[in-house]
Amino acid sequence: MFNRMSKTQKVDTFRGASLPAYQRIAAAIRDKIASGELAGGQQLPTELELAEQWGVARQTVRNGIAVLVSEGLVVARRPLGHFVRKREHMLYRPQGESRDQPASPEMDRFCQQIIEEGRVPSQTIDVSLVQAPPDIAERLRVDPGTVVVARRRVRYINGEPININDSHFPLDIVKDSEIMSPADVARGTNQALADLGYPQDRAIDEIYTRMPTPEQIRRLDLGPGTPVAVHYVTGYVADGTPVRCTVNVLPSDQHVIVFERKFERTWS
Amino acid sequence: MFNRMSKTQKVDTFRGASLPAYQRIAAAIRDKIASGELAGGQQLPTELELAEQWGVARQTVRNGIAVLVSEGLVVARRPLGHFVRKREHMLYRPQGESRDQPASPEMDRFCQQIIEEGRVPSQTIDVSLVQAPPDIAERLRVDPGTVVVARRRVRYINGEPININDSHFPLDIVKDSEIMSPADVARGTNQALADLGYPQDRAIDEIYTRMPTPEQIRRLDLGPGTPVAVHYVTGYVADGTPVRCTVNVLPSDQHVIVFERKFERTWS
DNA sequence: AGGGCAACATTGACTAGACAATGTTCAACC
DNA sequence: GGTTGAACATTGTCTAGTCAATGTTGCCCT
Repeated sequence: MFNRMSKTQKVDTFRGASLPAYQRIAAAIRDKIASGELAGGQQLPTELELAEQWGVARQTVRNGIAVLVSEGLVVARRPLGHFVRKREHMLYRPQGESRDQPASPEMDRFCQQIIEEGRVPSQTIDVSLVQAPPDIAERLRVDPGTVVVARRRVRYINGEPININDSHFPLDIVKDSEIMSPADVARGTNQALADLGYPQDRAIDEIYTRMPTPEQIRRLDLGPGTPVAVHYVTGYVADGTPVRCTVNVLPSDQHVIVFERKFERTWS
Repeated sequence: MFNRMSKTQKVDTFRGASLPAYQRIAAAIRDKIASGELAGGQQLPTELELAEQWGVARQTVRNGIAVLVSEGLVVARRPLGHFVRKREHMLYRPQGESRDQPASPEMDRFCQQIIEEGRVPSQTIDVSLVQAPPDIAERLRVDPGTVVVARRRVRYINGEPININDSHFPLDIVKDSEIMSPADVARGTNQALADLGYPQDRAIDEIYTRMPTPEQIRRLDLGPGTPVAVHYVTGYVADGTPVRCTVNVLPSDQHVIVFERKFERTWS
């Protein structure tokens, strides 16, 4: 077989700044997605078509598509082809969880813009005694390995897992309480904690974002190219003792994390 | 060349649940990283060594390593090999930016654990009039394309870009003010806004996480497998008019986003 | 009409090899 | 001693092909 260019692959068509072919292919498709020429849900040309169009091997096209997949722009649906991913955001509001805080008109506006209808929420709860992993131990200020109560929830919307919510409590303060029961606590675990004599006075929120572990991919049924946000909430009673450490794991492309802040009298 | 197995590639050694080879390779290395057997900064075996160890083609090893790279666990340093990435977190505290808020002892503790010494911060500022992009326009409640003031900052630590911080203001309220000058505003732009008669009363924080656009990769000099957190802050004056919309882009693996919340009298 | 089965198109996994790109290292030279 | 440059090891890019896996589609038979 003879090719017109004897082996050089950089030169073959030197438009652009001579990026590798697979990156040029990725960029071209990315641009079409950004410009709307390829809309969400629409199908890409097949690998073979693209290979022919660009005059490269199928593997090179695959490399290009792999870039887009890892960026979360494209998904493969096996025997059909590749499709532009459509993304829509879901609201995650740490401050508003099951309780009505002041919520200004601006906050209401945001929520209304995002919340949609026809959602069927459900959850699974599982309570167990576990040895505190290092991250939890550090935040609850106990030695790693100390036994704590873990209340693990996976929340679903329309049957799809939407977030992981694992709360941890020091064993001695929740022992024999309602919190130990693997059922929904109607008034909220925070209220339950307060009733036990540990009203939370303040909390610290930490948000990390990273690519998920395989375990998280499994529990949340994530596609490739989906980063997760890991949100720790550590709750303290008035004297500064931590009484709760919750880990939320949110698939990033399905959530917006929303906080509201009031500037009491710090400036103006 | 004869192989003992005539073409079947699934069976060749059927330990585990018969995942594809490249995934088994990735998992094996990932485990070694998680267990600490391969510590941060340490070098992986070369592709050829791994190919021989596992009895597969080099390309298959490459696919496995690509998984780890896209997870942000491993980086390539070209003629040397692949190395386990070392990650350290940097503090990002929306509430504490250049102003001392109450900051409880717990918050101090967190900051001390994370902040390190010997850091040389610097920044570039650039102020321009731009047509509001859709996301900004929506939050400032103006029509897209309306001219607004954009105050763009890139912050560096030890010369490395650490975050993008773009603040947007309605043109009419900051016109001819200090905010229009591309220099650091010592007392903070929020104080400057207040002095102009627009004291902010509250703000809404939205946090999205996603894989970065190529433009963000360029501006922040990101490696592969690094998601970014996009943090919008919209500030409102008492009557509910938005007067500021700031977009922060943070490379995720370099930041923790930390909030502190007080539970005024909502529960207990 | 419906259920099941076979053909099919497409992506997924893998091989064996070639050549390019690129910092590192070290020896030779000034 | 310092600089230059060549050899080198390693990853990066690409080809051309094979076979596997997997939903979809539509035909065929009941």
